[in-house]
Amino acid sequence: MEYTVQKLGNLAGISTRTLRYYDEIGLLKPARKRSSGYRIYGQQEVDKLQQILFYRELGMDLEQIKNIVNDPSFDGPGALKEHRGKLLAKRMQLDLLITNVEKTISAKEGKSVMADKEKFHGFKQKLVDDNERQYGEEIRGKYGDEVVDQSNAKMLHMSEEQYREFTNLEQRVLDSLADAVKTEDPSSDEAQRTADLHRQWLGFTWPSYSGEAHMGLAEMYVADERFAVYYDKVHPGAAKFLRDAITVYTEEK
Amino acid sequence: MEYTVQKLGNLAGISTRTLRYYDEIGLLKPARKRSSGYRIYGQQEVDKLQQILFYRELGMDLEQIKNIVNDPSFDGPGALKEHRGKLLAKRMQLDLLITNVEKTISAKEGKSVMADKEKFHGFKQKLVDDNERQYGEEIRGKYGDEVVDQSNAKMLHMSEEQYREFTNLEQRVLDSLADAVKTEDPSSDEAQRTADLHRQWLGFTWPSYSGEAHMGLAEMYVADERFAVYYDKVHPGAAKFLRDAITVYTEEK
DNA sequence: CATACACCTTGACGCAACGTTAAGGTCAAG
DNA sequence: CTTGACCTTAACGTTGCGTCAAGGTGTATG
Repeated sequence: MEYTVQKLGNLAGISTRTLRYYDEIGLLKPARKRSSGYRIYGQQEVDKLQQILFYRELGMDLEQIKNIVNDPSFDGPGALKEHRGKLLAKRMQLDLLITNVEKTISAKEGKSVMADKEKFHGFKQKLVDDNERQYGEEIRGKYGDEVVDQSNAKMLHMSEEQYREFTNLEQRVLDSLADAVKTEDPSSDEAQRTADLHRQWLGFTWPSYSGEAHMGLAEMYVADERFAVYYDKVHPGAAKFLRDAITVYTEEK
Repeated sequence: MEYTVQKLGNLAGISTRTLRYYDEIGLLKPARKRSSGYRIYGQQEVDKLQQILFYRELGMDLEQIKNIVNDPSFDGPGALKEHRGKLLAKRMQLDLLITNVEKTISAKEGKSVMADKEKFHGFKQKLVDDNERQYGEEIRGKYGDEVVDQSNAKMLHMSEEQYREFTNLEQRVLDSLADAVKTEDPSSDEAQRTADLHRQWLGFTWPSYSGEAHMGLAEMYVADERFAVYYDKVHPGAAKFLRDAITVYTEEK
């Protein structure tokens, strides 16, 4: 069976423009072209397009997809895991945004214009502080703060005591990680203890635990620079080490 | 105090390009320009920039922000709520994607190439089906299915039996909650039984129990729409009712 | 065979929010 | 007067197409 752009487009539920674009960027080239220049696609192209659309539905960008479908030796699962890490990072971002938006909404409803002033007052103060220090450099620290704020926000409904336990555990994860890194072995006792502490720490904020989710989060620590930096400040490469340790940890269960 | 682009950029932690761009699109114009063409910003502009950056951090697009900061009569809270709606929708989308990516990963790890064929076979079949029917229409039904798949996949890594117990208990919590809500009294027997079931349900995923944590989680059910929606589908206001019930439950211990 | 009409082609601009050169003026210090 | 830091406008690049525009092709019908 042979298809022109429109036929294939209808079959796959995409526009002809999309097909031409895929041709243009070398993602999916037609089997051949007629003398008139018409693109003709065959069965192989249909199959390939299915793969492309499949990965596209997973939200991967076309460049990545090109690698996967054009090169059979390419590390598809690896790319997928990396992709998952990015998605998880995005979701954290979103959660953070939503939390802040909701805080803003309730603040506004509470005090209307007054709330405005207060909020911006705090914000402005922060700007001024940043200005009075040397500009730049401490950007990383700022990121760290945001992460902390985020955690705080999520914990907003925790008791004081719980919160102390929580931060305490967080510190123990970092300390343990510092020790574990030295072993250079993600399956070492220290590393596994770290992974376990990390799991406990998760328990504070996650309504349910799954090894898969735990691993996904660990990948995010590597994929998202904010987290990578947070753990790497313990030791260069600590984020990756933690991920590897958690990988071992979850696989052994 | 007067600022040039760079000074203001440093103050606010943004690039000079961004400031020029904001000028270009009429979002933030400098107080004046010197004869040389240099942009000069004053205190008012600093204040306005703060507002802009504040809303930007909430993920709003510049067009929306322009409305809010340039027109005091504009419905800011309304825009925020609409924005929140968009963010929540995005998160659902993301959750769907993540679920699908994880399904794909575990399928790949299971059967490698074979899994590939099956998956694409199903996908291809779908394409053909869609083609043979009138294109389009049943999109809503498809969404529903995916949401269901998502829930299942989240639990995917429990043992079969565990999973059955777990979902069973989950259902009992919901059933019990439905009854309890009718009493309109969080301290009623039914409500307290619900709280207790919920506690048991927690036992599946939490390494240890504490009343404080239990209450914290209950608060989250109200604060986080994902959970609120989940419980409210039993009955409007069920999430809040559950929280109140748990509050009583933990305080009586 | 002519004509209409659906379908094909290659450009090329537009979108969001800037990053990034490029080419060239301006300002304060030495 | 000369540096060198800082400013300007202009314009392309990014991602994945949607949307014209101008013009060639295929085929069914009068």
